[in-house]
Amino acid sequence: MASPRDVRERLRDVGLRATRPRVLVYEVLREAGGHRSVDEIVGLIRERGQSVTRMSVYNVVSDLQAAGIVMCADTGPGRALYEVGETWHHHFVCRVCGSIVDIPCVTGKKRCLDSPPAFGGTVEEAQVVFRGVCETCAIET
Amino acid sequence: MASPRDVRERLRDVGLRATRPRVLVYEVLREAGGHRSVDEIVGLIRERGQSVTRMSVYNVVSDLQAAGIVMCADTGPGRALYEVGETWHHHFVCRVCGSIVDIPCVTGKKRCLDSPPAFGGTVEEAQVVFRGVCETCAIET
DNA sequence: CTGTATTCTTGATATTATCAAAAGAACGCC
DNA sequence: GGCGTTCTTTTGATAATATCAAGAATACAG
Repeated sequence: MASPRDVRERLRDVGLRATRPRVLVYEVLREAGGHRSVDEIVGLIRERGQSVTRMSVYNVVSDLQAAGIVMCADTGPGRALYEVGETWHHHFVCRVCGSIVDIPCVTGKKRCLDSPPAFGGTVEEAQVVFRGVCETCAIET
Repeated sequence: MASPRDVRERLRDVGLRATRPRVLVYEVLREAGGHRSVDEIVGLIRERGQSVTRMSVYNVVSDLQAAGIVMCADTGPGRALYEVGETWHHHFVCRVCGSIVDIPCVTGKKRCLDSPPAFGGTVEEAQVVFRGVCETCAIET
């Protein structure tokens, strides 16, 4: 997939220095996929025999998010979950097991819903959270 | 508005005992309005000269939410924010000042969006988070 | 009024996130 | 390739948010 060199280039393309923690976080998010908390990211990096501090990961995800190559999944209160920002999509959250499923966006654009009528501000994106029971949990009940 | 007696009835209507902390939390949420964290609720109750522990408020909002008369606003990671659940609506969150504005739902129903195509689970509700810059912050920039 | 099941409180603890300052590394430049 | 400036990371402390367990208190039925 993406070699370390590719990742370094990608980082510089968006105006970021290609530091070791940034490369590791981005690689891990790309390759492990899914929606990951800061602690999970630290763990995944440790599994590769590398070491980064929690604080570094907080800094890194914040930078990557500001640069637009990583996004924070809007899945309600609790720990923040990050994922690589490839295509715009939404999320389904199971209220039983907490699992999260990506839901493709019909339009694929950040402002996929019409702006609310008679609203003064500027809407930059609209993210939908679908809540319910996933297939697995529905069977077990 | 709602007298303490009304609140007690409302609680029993949904199958809950009308205890002092529950009455206080529900009254405060109704009268103060807006989206309130557990700590804010504790503070608002203290301002009325009453006393409840943080833990009680955690228990109470959990019960009220399960009973369907209070809802947790889906406004992304961070502290959980609660509000009285009158009519189904969505939220706009300003990325500058963090302020939250209610956005009326066109349909007014919890399943206001079509369920995602080819999705196995059961969708019970769809909540939208609009993100952008509010009118006030847009002017100041 | 009394009994019982529910709920509240208390104190400890876990989890998640942030702050500030010093040590370290990346990149442009020569 | 080495140097220096600037941006990052690390470290250790701390804040904010949420949960657990067990005893005390209370709401409600009868």
